[in-house]
Amino acid sequence: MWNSGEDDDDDFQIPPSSQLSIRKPLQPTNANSNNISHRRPNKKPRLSRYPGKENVTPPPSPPPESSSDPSDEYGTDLLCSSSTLDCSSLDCIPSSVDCSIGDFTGPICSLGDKVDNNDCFKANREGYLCNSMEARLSKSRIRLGIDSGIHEDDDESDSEFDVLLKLCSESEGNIGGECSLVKDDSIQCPLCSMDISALSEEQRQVHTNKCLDNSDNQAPEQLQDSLRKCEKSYSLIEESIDDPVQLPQLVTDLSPVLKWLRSLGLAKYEDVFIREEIDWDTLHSLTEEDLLSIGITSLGPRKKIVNALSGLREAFVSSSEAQAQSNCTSAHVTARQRDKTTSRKASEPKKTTANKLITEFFPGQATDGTKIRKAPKDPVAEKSPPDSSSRRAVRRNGNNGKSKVIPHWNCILGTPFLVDAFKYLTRNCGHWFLTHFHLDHYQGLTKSFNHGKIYCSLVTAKLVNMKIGIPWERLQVLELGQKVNIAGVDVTCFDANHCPGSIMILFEPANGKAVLHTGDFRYSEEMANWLIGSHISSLILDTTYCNPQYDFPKQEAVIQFVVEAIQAEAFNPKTLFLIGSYTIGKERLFLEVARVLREKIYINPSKLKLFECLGFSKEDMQWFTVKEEESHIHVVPLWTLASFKRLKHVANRYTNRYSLIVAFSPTGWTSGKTKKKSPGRRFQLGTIIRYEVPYSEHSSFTELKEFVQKVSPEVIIPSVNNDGPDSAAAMVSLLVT
DNA sequence: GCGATCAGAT
DNA sequence: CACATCTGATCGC
Repeated sequence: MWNSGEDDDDDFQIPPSSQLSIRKPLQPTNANSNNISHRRPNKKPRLSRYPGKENVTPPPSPPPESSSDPSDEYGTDLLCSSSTLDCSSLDCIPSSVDCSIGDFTGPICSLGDKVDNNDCFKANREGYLCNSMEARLSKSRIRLGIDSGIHEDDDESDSEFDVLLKLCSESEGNIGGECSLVKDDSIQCPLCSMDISALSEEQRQVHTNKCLDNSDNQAPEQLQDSLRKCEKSYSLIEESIDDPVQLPQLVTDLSPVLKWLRSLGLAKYEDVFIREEIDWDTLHSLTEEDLLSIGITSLGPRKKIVNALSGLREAFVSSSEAQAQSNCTSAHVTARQRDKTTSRKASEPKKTTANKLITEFFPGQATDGTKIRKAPKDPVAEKSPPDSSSRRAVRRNGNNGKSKVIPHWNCILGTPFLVDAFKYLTRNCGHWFLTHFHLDHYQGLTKSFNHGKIYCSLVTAKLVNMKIGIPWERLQVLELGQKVNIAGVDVTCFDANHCPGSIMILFEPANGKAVLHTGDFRYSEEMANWLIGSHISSLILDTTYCNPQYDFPKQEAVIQFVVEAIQAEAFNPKTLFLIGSYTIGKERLFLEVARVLREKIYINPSKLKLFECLGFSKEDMQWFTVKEEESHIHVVPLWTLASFKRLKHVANRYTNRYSLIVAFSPTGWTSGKTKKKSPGRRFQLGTIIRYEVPYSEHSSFTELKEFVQKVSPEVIIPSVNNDGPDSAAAMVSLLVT
């Protein structure tokens, strides 16, 4: 089972001294009690968790944008776009005002709708998993060189070709696909079966090469059989290849593979594929590991191939299914053979075009899990060339790609409201709620939005106005803790403790069935207090970490870990500390670091401007500087810390000033799966140290459970399905046990 | 040409 | 693994 999480602070650990060149071990206690402003004080109303949130007075308009560099040295986008912040017309809803808007045309989503939960979730979140190469590949890990199909009918475990391929993959260092046959302790030439055990590696190569040279006419039956099999396998492909590639004499026809490689713009790896004799069938079973082992060491090309391969496999599966449903009954063709044939037809490259989207090679494979493929039967579309992309299919539906099924978690039952659903813009809704300003929640929202009003917190409204250019007339600010009536529905929002401006929203429609939408949230004890007296019928819950394996420390413990790690290393003035952050999010981490260490923290000018807009207090703002030289603690985008390669890039820029880099990646995933709960994991490459610290702005499983028990809803609707809707449902059920 | 959108990558 | 984001390709105005 999972840890209760109540002992978070007790099991806090400092970084091992051996890892941090600490001069003196630090105590995990409140040794710095005079500085521990990050410790949560006695319970008190916490509406101002993020500064400025409680301040509903519109800030003065900033001066017009001056010309500015589009990014800082860490690659951060300039936050303030050409649209200037103008809060002068900011429209806060007084709690007593009825905000009904006339364009409501009725409920948009109700339980009665024929919307399958699974489809909703697939359409929205599962794409991540769908696109996860590792997840897909792990299901079909097959050893390099052993084709899963060709020998399906063979009773012998080691058919000739099988052995041949196996040996080719085993004979490391053999250039050109030379083979040696290993059975028991003796080594035979695969071509003439002569025992060549006594020969040196070099001599064996010479021998087999000789045999190869003669193989056209003199190859032993063993090899000839193999060759015949291969030729048979590829005969279908050959028909469509207009420019067969000249291949080495040995074994299979690799031309489809080479064609395919070229179509990916990876012709430079032809040699590798030829050398490894990777044929079309073997290709399907390659894993990323295999690619690495055969010498494709560059990440980009490797990923590209892995991606394309998963497309191939999908094509294989779908065509197999299609074939199974057809009336094709060939007495002498096995089902497996049919599948293989179909798969080749479906997935073989037809055109050689560099830089085409992978989807263009595999038509009909919608990758986003939506119902797009069930588009109306359009004979033209059906006859469209195989390289038409799935995206084009989206556009063909004539609704600008927005006619997707709206997931349940975006709909508020009994109301005409949608939450975080800008991907599904529809005229049927005039009331759009935005829980917080993170891309995956406001995706689809553009400055041309004209579908009604957007309801959100003041901070979010400012960001939406500043970053997207939504005019203030379209924005309605919701004050924390104040009930307002919108279109006949009582609406109250609360601090979601996720990122600045994040809110959870309580909807109380006239039917008495209250819905609480948490948005993304990190549980805090006072949340339950806010909801006292409200009977929650449906709880739309942020289930990002809804799995017992995710149990991470309180933010305070992680902050202290970071603080102490920095303290331990700070004696070296040539150390640069990097802390990762998003556009918004993780602010508390580095603000507390600054407060506790009483050191300014460098942020880029655009982030400073953002913080000013968010309404950070003067007291808070004093801890930030935009002058690099004033601080050796820098806030950088999280993805800058994602790889040592990027960190190395940073290091190179500061060669003269810093000799050591210590980076902190705050992410909740640090404590997932097999990882035990700990305040940080440490990685080091030379003079670069990277900590993954479990600083999460989502609730842990323990916290979710506590929250659900206190809210005690009748129904829970998960908003995130990391492992698919079924799994999400199963995990949610754990919350109430 | 540019904004919107999407898939894929990090 | 992918919290949230960036990048490049494509489409439509």
